[in-house]
Parts: sequence; structure tokens; C-alpha cells
Amino acid sequence: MNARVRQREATQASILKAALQEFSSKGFDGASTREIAAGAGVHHALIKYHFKSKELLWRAVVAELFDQEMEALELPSPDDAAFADPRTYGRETIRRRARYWARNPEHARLMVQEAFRDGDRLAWMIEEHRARFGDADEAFVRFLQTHGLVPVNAPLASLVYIILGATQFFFAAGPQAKRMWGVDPADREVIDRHVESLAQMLIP
Amino acid sequence: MNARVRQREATQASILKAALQEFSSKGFDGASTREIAAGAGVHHALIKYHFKSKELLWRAVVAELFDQEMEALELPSPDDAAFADPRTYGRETIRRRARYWARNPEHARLMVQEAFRDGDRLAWMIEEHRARFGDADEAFVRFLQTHGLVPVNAPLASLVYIILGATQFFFAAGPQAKRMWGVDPADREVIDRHVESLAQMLIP
DNA sequence: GTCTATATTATGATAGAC
DNA sequence: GTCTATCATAATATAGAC
Repeated sequence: MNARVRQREATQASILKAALQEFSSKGFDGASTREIAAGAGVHHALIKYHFKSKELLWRAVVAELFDQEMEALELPSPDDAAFADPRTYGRETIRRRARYWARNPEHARLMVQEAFRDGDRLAWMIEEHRARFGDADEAFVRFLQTHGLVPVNAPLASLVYIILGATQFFFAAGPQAKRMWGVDPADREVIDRHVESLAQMLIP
Repeated sequence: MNARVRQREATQASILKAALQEFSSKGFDGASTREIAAGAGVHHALIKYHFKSKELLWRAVVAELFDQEMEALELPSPDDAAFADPRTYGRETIRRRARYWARNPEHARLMVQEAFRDGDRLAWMIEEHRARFGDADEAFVRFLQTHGLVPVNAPLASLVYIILGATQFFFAAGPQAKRMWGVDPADREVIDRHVESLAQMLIP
């Protein structure tokens, strides 16, 4: 691996990082490639060079997020001997998911914004990454229903969005939470207490 | 009230309506005044005439939302004789809030996006409208804690965001829910079942 | 009250020098 | 692999005619 390759990867990584910041806070339409380039400390023409277009840069950001999410989540298996009962497993899964959003609020913000508008990007995201974010949610909710931990007569999609919304929003809304409630969702202690509140509320 | 005044109000109303649509789906930065004007069926120069700037148009949209929300919510009082016990009151309040978001998903989308980014708009929103959206949430959560319906040791802000996220997200994420799960959060029957699921999950 | 015309800036994209 | 220069378009905003 020569210097050229290392430089290339460093440039791409810094662009991807700045792009995630821009896209997640301003949305796709509000983000500008020049701002992204400025944030990455590179010339704006390099974005076109490395990623061809704004749309493809966005896809690269999303793909990287999903790749990283799977390993970062470290979701336990319900069969794990460490979990005495379904409730313990359910709560632990909620905790891990919540902690992931706490560490990656930009991921939450980007996903949330893309859920608001139908179009090519949403279609691509579902088409390309459904297996990685829909299936896991569905399996988890079904597990909870099977063991009577959530209302069994509730529609699947409703439960998915209730759990997702409850789990993500506090961390995604960090700037508002800080300014309005004087609480910082990036603070370790705040995270710990929030995660416990979540586990107790969602899996009583 | 002469024709001039009526025309003026009709123009402003159509601009406000189109602006809510734009701002809520693309965010402030992604929205363009020209698209708003096109959506309202008026010349784009009229936006400057009636609202001075994009920023002030946005403020007018937000102010109208908060005005309308208060009456539309029709929140019950805990002292109302119709509520036999705190649980019944808590669940009914959840239902009314959820139904409000079901009817006004654009409001939810706009608020959510503004929670993601600190800055002048967020500061103005909190400064100007705190009483109307923070205080009610706080009072409701305190009521639930007082009666042991939610974890009493949980931080106030955590509970506010858990309830808000759970209540809003399904409706705000309508386009994604439709495309990914084949469920339309604008459908009457879907709303009814979702609202019941929410009431059961949040106030067990 | 409404519209045309225009100033100014920002954006996505590209060609070509080094 | 990187940067300068440039294009075409779209944005906010404004001036001034009707």
C-alpha cells in the first residue's frame, strides 16, 4: 500500500465524514457540496473526482453507515445463554440499539430526514439496504410479540416505528434538548439514565 | 372586509400552505422560495412582498402551526370528571396527541428537522414558543410520574422525548412506512390501530 | 396588489493546466 | 492526484412598471 493509495483513502474518508455532517444536519437538498468540501478541507472539485456526483456521494455515505451499523450494534442472539428470559433479552436489545444512536446521532438524523420524502433516494435506500435495517427490526418486534412483551394485536409497522421513534429521537434531537431542557444527549451519564428509562418504558 | 383584504389573505394563506409543505419535506435550507411560490400558484416576488424574507416566511409558518395546534389538540384536563383514573386520562391524552400528529404530519416533520441543528431558528422557536410546546409536555410527564404511570426515577427530558418520538415518528415517516411496510399512516383504520398500540405501550 | 426585469450570490458540474 | 478557471443554472432579493 503506497503513499498514493493512503492519500486517496484519507481524502475520501474526510469527504465522507464532512458529508455525513452536512447531509444529516441540513438534509440532502439543503447540503451543498462546497460546504462539504470546506468541512473536509479539500478542494470542491475533488468531490466530483472521487464520487462523481452529489447523489452518489450521498449513496456512499449511506452505504458506509449501514456497513458500520451492523458491526457496531453487536446485537445479542435470543438463544444466548446469558439471557435468562425474553424480557431480559428484549431490554438488552433496546439498550444496545439506543446506545448505537447515542454514538451515531448523525446516522439517526439522516435516516429520519429521508423517511419524510418519497423519491429516488428513499427507493434506492430501501431497495439496496432493506435487508439490513428492515429485517432486523421486524424480527425483533416479532420476538417481542411472541413473548407477550408488546401488544400482540398491534400492527407490525406500528410497533417498529414506536420503538424506533422512542429510541432515536432524544439523541437525534440533541441540539434542541440542550437548548430547551439543558440536557446534553451526548453526555455519558445522561445516556445511561436515558437508556434505562427506555428499557423500562418499552419492555415493562 | 372588502375584496382587497380577502384577496390578500387568500394569497398569504396559499403561500403559507405551500411553504409548510416545502419546509417540512426538504428542511429550511433545502426549501426554495421559488418552489413555494410555484406550489402556491403565485409569482415568486409576492413572497418577498408579503413576508419580507425566507426566514420571516418560515417564522410565519411556525407561528401559525403553534396557534393552530393549541386549539386542534383539545387536550383534556386531568380534573375532568369523565376520567375515572389517571391511567384513563394518560391514555386519552396520548391518543389526542397522536391523532393531532396523524392529521398534521407536516408539523411533526418541520419540528423534528429543526431539532437537529442549533442556530438562530431553533433559538427563536424556543424563545418565542416555549410556553406552548415545552410547558404542556412537561406538565403531562410530571402528571404521569406523580401517578406512577411512567418510571419515576427517569429524567424529565428523557421521558418527553421518548413519548414525543414514539408518538410522532410513524406519522412523520409516512412516505417510508408506505414504501417499506406497505402501510399508509394517513389511512383512518391504520391510525386507529396505531393510536391504540401507542396508548397501550406508553401507559401499560 | 401584481408582475417583469434584473442584480447578486451560490450551486453542481466540468475542462484543462500542472 | 490535485488545483484553477469557468459554465450553466438556480437561488434570494430588489427595483420599478403597470
